[in-house]
Amino acid sequence: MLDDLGRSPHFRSLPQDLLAKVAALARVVRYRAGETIFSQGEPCRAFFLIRSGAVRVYRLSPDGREQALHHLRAGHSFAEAALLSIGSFPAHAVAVEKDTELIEIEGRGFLALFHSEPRLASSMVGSLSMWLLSLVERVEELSVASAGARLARYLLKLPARGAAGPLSIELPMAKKELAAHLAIAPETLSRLLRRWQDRGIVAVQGGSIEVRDARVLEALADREEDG
Amino acid sequence: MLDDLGRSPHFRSLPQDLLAKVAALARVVRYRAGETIFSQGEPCRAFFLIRSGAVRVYRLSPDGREQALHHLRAGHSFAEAALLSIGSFPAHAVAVEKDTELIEIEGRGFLALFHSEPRLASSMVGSLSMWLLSLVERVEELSVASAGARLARYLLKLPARGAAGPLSIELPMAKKELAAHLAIAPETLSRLLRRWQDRGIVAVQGGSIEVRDARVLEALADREEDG
DNA sequence: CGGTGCGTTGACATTTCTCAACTGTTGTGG
DNA sequence: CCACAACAGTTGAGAAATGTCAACGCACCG
Repeated sequence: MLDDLGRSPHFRSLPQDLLAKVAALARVVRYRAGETIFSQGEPCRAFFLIRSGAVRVYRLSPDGREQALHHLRAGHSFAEAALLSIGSFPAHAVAVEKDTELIEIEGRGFLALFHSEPRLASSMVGSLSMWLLSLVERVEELSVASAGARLARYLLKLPARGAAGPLSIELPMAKKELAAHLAIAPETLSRLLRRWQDRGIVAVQGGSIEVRDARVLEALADREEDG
Repeated sequence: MLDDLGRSPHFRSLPQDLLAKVAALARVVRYRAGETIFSQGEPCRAFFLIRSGAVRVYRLSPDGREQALHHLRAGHSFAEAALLSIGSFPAHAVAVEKDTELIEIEGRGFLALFHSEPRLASSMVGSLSMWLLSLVERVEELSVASAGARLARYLLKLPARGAAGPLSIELPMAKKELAAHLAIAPETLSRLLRRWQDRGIVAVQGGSIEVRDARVLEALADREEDG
């Protein structure tokens, strides 16, 4: 577990002795697919680091609709900002894959350690700032980019196999969830992929997407109008 | 200037000696309305605290359109996350009011101080986290809420005079800028206010808005459909 | 004054959502 | 091993929200 913690961006630069103190507050908890990790409004009993599996963080709007905020995988952490500021969870979190293993770092103890060990803060500021910038990016994206542009940007950010010609991409989540992440209706996602496939820009095979013309895709990502 | 710094959420909990070290890196710079503070992509020479006036932070999308990210007023700070992570400005910033006074905290020196003084990090983590949560809020808003709901939420968050009956609100920026902030077209903003005025929910007089029926406005803020 | 730019209004185009139906897959219990 | 339920995904038709374009009044500033 020390290894897992040491690999997290938050703790990467932490000296061993301090890392051990953090580890003393941590335990591994395993979740089943669909199982709730925490609910919006609850006091922040811990923050979390994903060891394996995947987690969806979402909010419920007053009229009951669900908005995906993050889709996180192994190596990511979440709820640290909530713990360090307001002290209660501002969203819901559920495991989306079976055998999702989380490292839970106990909140109260961590806060105490955090206040007595300023080095802990220094090590976390960089990664928190980074996350902040990525959110700024996302705000911009949601504001100006059309559904098509958001999808194109998303696909281009995904790790791809095949350097030269067609790139091979695996969607890291179900299309329905991807649609939620991009803030579009599942039907719209389906139609976009269909249209692009008809134009020979991509080839879709379930969750596998082959990018046949990265140029055009990049153009779609850049202009606000729909593809 | 020590006072200004000490009032900032970032430095509120800082001991005097350390505050003085930060102050030694700071200088006050005055900007005229419309003057550029920094541009996207530049190395992060400093971060900023607003002493008076107002600042607009925005990005330019590849096709030249402008997306407002923040509209900040006295007491707010900006560009700290950029300095602490990527080291270059991820957006443009301009002063929007004449006599906008900024406290500029020199970047290189601050980073050095930051690394030698862990207490600095502890004092900033809380406010960074807070900001992070507000961005999460904004992502959610942009994703699920209609234009009308976003406007209603915005109005309700603004400080208002008049406790009991009709609330009196002053828009802190021009309607055109407000539209950009809400990610809607200026025409849509105009039409929404018109419609609400016709229904007796608000009374608009230039930049002054009187909320005549807060109940209805709150309902509009909660449902995703348009008012 | 005359210009510059904001705010408003109207007409129209477009994107995206909603609703509904249908298909295919997956997992479960008999 | 099959039948069935549940659900993701697709497709179509129509509706709704919002953007675009254009014209105009109006205030502010030189």
